[in-house]
Amino acid sequence: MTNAYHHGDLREAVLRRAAEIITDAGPDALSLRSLAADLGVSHTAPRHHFGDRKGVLTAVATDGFTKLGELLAALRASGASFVEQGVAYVQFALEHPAHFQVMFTPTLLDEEDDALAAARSATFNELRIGVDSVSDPRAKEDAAAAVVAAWGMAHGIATLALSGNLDASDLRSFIVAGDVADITRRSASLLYFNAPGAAATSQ
Amino acid sequence: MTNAYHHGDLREAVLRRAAEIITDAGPDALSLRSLAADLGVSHTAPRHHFGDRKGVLTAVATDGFTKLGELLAALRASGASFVEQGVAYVQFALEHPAHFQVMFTPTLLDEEDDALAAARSATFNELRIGVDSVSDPRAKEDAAAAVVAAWGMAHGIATLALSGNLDASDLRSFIVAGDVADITRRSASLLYFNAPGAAATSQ
DNA sequence: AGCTCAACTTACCACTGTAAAGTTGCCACT
DNA sequence: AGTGGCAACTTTACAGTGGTAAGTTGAGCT
Repeated sequence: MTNAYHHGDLREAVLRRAAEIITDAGPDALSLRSLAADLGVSHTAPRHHFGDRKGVLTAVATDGFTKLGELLAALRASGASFVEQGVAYVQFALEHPAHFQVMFTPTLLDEEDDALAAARSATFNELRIGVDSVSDPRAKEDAAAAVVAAWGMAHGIATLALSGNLDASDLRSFIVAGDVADITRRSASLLYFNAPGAAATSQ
Repeated sequence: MTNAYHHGDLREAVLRRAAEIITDAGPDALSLRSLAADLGVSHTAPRHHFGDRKGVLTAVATDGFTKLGELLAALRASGASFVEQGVAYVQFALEHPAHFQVMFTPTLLDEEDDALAAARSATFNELRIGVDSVSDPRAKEDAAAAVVAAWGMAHGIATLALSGNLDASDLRSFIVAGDVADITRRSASLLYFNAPGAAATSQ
């Protein structure tokens, strides 16, 4: 297990350390060589488990989609509202910035990977179910717009928050409450299908 | 001007070519050396104008913020609705993918750069003015949420579209209409403050 | 006891960004 | 007209990167 030659748990160790590095300095800063050095193995050791650099990042992304999908599924099972699923989406991005960034940066990924496709598909399915659960008839009328609106807003807020744009000095006068989850909740509530009564008066 | 030694317009040439490369293969694939080779200069020539790699990308981002800010200002001057500004935001991202990506990837940028800060600030100001123009009282009540909701949705749709996630096979059954501008318009219309009558009935 | 094979290492290549020092040639000033 | 300054550019050098090929180790199976 703790053998000097056979690491024993290299795969997991690489994924863990990769997430740390990406969290600190972004995906660009991830060097397989320095990562391997951190773990005390040669720079080609990870290659055996992941093939190449893209393989490492694809594995990180797959992990991320799996975790996010499970999170959303658990929320749905607990009867949480669709708004809360959006909040969870943003919180996931903030708590797992490395995974989130890699998940949505296709140039970093091997799109041919089956495990990635499966994990992503499962997560998308949660989104679809969530939109289906919305009671407002307008969401049913234009399901595509409803999906894009909800996913877009959650994804946009997550992305902007991660890239530090919500903390930019130009906006601090607006976004006084520092809690991203709270501002997400308030923003998501502005989607028409969450405004009670709005559906009745819309044409 | 077309001197063999002094390129004459290296700065602009670098920015143009950089945008092409990034558009084709993403910011990661931008190599200053091959870029310089494309332009027929030595690999250190761009360094004189931009300092380092970050300098080149920071200049690209500054260009992008300037263009986007001018675009939004022009729309406002022409009396376009706030929804159309959102559509323009997404269209800008699709038409200038290189600029857009770099603009919102802080790890690529030199955040100390004054020109970048100024251009970004001007663009943010347009966003602020746009939200101010919204007539619905709820937008005034919670201006922060209104800004984040609108910006988030536009930014999210742009990001998802750029990363190819709106074309993912899992969603094609939903997003039948291929026109991103159209789906953006429909999605943005679902924000409560654009649904006529919604404000009157909301609590 | 011996074989097999996954896990890992060593050695190498082409390429990258950055740095320092040298060269070219335009432009302003006398 | 000549000359000095200086921005633009080149040459050379270096440390670090990802990827490949060939060799080594040692745990587990028969």
